[in-house]
Amino acid sequence: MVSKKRLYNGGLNGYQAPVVPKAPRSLRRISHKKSSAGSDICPFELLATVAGKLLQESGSSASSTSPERKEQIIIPEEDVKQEPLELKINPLRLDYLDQGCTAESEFVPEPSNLKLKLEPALKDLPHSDNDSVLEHTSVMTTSDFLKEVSTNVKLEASNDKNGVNGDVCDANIDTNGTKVQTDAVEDLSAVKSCVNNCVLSKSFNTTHVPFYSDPAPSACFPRHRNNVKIGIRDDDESYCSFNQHVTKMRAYRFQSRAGYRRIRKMLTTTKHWKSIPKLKDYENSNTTSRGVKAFDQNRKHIYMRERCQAESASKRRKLSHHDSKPDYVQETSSESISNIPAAKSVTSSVISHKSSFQSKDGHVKFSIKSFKVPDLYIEMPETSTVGSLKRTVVEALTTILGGELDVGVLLQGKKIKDDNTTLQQTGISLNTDTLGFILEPNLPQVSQKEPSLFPSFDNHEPLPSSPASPIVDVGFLNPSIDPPVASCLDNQIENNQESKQASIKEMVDAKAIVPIRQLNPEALQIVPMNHKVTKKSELSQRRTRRPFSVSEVEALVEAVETLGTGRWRDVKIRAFDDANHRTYVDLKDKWKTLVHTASISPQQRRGEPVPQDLLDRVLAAHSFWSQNQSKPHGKHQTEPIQTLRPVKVGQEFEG
DNA sequence: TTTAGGG
DNA sequence: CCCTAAA
Repeated sequence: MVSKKRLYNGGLNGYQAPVVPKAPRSLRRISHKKSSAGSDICPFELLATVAGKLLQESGSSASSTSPERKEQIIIPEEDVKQEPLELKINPLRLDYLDQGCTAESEFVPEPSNLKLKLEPALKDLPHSDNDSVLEHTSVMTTSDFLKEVSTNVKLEASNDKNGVNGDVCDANIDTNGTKVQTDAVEDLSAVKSCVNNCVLSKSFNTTHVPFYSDPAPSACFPRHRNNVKIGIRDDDESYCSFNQHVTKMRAYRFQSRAGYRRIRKMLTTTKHWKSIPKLKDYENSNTTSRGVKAFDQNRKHIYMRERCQAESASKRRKLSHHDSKPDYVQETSSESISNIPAAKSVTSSVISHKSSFQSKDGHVKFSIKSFKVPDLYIEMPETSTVGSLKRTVVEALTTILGGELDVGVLLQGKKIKDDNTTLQQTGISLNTDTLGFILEPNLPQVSQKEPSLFPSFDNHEPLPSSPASPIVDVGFLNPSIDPPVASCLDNQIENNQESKQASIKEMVDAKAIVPIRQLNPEALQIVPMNHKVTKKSELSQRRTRRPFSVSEVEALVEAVETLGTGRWRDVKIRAFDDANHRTYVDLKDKWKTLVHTASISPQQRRGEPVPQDLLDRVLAAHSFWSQNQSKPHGKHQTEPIQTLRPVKVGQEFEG
């Protein structure tokens, strides 16, 4: 019996010490603290930016273009490994494909990485090189991702706006074992990204996503049957726990031809993406950029604005022209990322870009293949729900994004500091291949790496839209699409999740992206940190809320009647010895709330109603023990109890 | 580790 | 529920 102490202890830990670091014990808490987060953060912004762009593009394309649809899909790959308790997400990448995409060799999913994740769930996956289409692939859509981000961050790039209605997708996130579904249908049809942690599975309505790698740009797609292609990449990272990779792909559809899908991958690892031309169309008019390689048609031109310092983070590629239809791309899409101070800005910028997009002359086109996010470590309690995991991730991203990021522009490995220099002057227009972006934290907060812990949440919030709240499965569930199930997380699930850590690493894509940290001193400086964030994230994890049931209340009341109000440990042992999630502190707190509840009018009470008789007993016991120190008694003082019960409030216990 | 309270 | 000062 007694043995339990430990149990609870664990739960309780928090008290005294900040002890966090270690860990094992405190289940609740997350131990990691990392100070460094800062650098890592940046990547997220990139994502946001990219996503924003994609959205725009998609939207724009849709609108602008013709009927054809284009979809972009991003598929991230991830490697997830689970550790029993912790998950780490390593680098997060986003890869972004431009429309056209060409796939790069990389693209091919690697079994090793992917499989880990995918296999269980998906069998189908990849392979389809052939063409396949995967209908269900686990993917996260960027859009969703964005949504979340936007939500938190307030990025405006609303996905929806994109206009593209595209397909509806369901995104599932699988995390180690867990799968979450969100059904989101987003307009974004175009973009989807995945998060590592999770594997996202997404199904497109119509679209299939095949994995494939594209060989040559021109060749573009091996197949395009489907409208959409998805590229998945793994980078293999052997990241510990988890890696996340995100690849974005876009798919296009072409009218008749199949859509061409292009995929681009980003290599994280690799070098730069060169421009690959794809083309779908693209007519682009745009034109040319100056010197940039020949991307012709590509759609994107990026514009970089000089506005601020930063510019977009990622690179872009150029697309080649592939076909002529470009739609999808639309130049607009090009991402210009101009600055991206914050996600917000990014978004906005993106938007703006559209309009400006066209500026024709001298635009340098380039695409950003992917960017990686620095490692983020997240610890979550096992009891956390998937939803909480998601939120945590979002929160982390938000946090990151929240701060402003500066984008550093690297050309041939050198950072270009002068924001006023024109692309032409810098030579960027001519050397897009060596163009790289660095995200620099401008925020406080993060430390370089890992930094933060995120709290887990208990509940998911169901999305209104989706019938079910995101579902989480432990284990991979089908990656395929799942209808939204409304399942909630069970404790079990929560447990599983519990301590996950997600670390997102930034990957350096190619050369292009450089870890932020290095670069910015400022960021670091600034970073001093927001304690808030840091702390919060770290500590935080708030246990999942578990309202006391009537039976628990009854047991508590009974125990208190017997033991009094000053012996919570005994109460715990006596009545909740087997409820590991109820600590003596919890019982004490519950008693406190019961006393309060009993003192207020029924109308004011919330939650599951507690029978009045129990409340009466609460008041009686409270009154009784207030007068009689429970302690003195020593062992059993059941007497009072009996007295109390029958009696009303506190009348006569004694007498 | 527990208790006791404030947040 | 969390966090902590005290014990």
